[in-house]
Amino acid sequence: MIDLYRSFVMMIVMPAPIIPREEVLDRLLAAFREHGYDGASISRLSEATGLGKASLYHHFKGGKQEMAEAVLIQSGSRFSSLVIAPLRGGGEPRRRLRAMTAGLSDFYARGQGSCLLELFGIGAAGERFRPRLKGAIHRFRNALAAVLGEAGLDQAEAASRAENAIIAIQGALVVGRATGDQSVFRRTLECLPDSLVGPGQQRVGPAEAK
Amino acid sequence: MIDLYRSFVMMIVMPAPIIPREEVLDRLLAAFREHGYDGASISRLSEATGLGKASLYHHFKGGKQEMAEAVLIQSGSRFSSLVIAPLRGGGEPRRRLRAMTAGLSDFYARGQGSCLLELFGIGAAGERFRPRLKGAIHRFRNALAAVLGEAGLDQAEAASRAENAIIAIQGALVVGRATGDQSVFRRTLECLPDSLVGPGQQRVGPAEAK
DNA sequence: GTCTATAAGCAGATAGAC
DNA sequence: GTCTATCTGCTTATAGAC
Repeated sequence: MIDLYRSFVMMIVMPAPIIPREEVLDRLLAAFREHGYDGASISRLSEATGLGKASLYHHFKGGKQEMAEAVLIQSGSRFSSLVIAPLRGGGEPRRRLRAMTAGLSDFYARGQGSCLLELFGIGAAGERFRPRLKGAIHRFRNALAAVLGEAGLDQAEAASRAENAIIAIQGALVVGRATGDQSVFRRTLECLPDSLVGPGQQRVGPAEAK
Repeated sequence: MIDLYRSFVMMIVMPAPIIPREEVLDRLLAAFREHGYDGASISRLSEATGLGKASLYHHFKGGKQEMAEAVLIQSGSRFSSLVIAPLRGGGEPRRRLRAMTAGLSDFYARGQGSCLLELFGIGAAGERFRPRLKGAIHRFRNALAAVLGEAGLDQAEAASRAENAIIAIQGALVVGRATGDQSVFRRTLECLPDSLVGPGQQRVGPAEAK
């Protein structure tokens, strides 16, 4: 009887928030970023989203794995619009590269958001999500190399520099997080455009066409 | 009575392996690398070392945290001898840089060993281990910058390039792990020496003296 | 679509025999 | 210094009311 009363009250005073799915995914991502995949327990994810555990399972029947997958899908499309799309847009190459770095800054919350490879590429999560992450890296690399090609670099050089840029971005996120210094990421982004289309062979390696 | 018998047999047929502490730490590190800090349960660590759970707690009274700390301390001293020491040794700067990259290749098992920042910089582990990781990065950066200074670069430029090198190394590990491509790490190491002491301003940023 | 309550099992950690 | 056995709490996941 008392249970009945409580349920009744709850339905009146808490009229089912129903926050949009996008918002739920944002909060899940935030929780994953803070605790890592393994460290983000269902309880924490429940807290982070404001949804009860059972509600989470209602939306993501596959449990935590499905939550992470949904988060990755959303992140992927956000990455596409913030980072890849500006690369594909018209205009001067260097200008497109600047648009890309601006998008990267947004996507990674100016360096505060840790790199997704770090979060979902390790341990239990790794096996499952690595193909998706690998695909994203590949798309990024190709889009970036295409711009560098338009800027006049030969194909091998463009591919090599694109790869190095991705390495620098991910490295800056990891190092910045470890040192608690956001400026590492900011500086890395600032130098990218000039470094990418600039003269000389920086970080040139025997690029393997893949 | 049957328990008594079993214990007796065990003491005879399994005469306390007593593997050296160094070996135990190596196996713990391997387990942490495979599963991440949170994902490496005591059961798994027990399996990995061949020691029973209670034995692990006998050696590391602080539990998993102390195991990780011991692993980090061992890794730190190994990093010092494999990577930092070659930088401090005499000889031509470029030669010392080559010795460093050789040491890095060893330390990271030619790219297979994931970066420790990734393993111990996230989630529950993060708060505890970040100071240690931060210190290691700092020492590495200083040792590297000193060599670049001897090679003729001014202080700001040396500091900037040293930082970029560390970023590239960590980034290559992360990207290489995500893509399952070890060659990323190898290529990055190969290019480092030339890229570090070479001409031109690559990846030059407003280096902040810290 | 949200909740409460609960199941089943694994986590980290300890007691105590030998 | 190793083990077996065990404890407590938290984990993922589900059942079922509303």
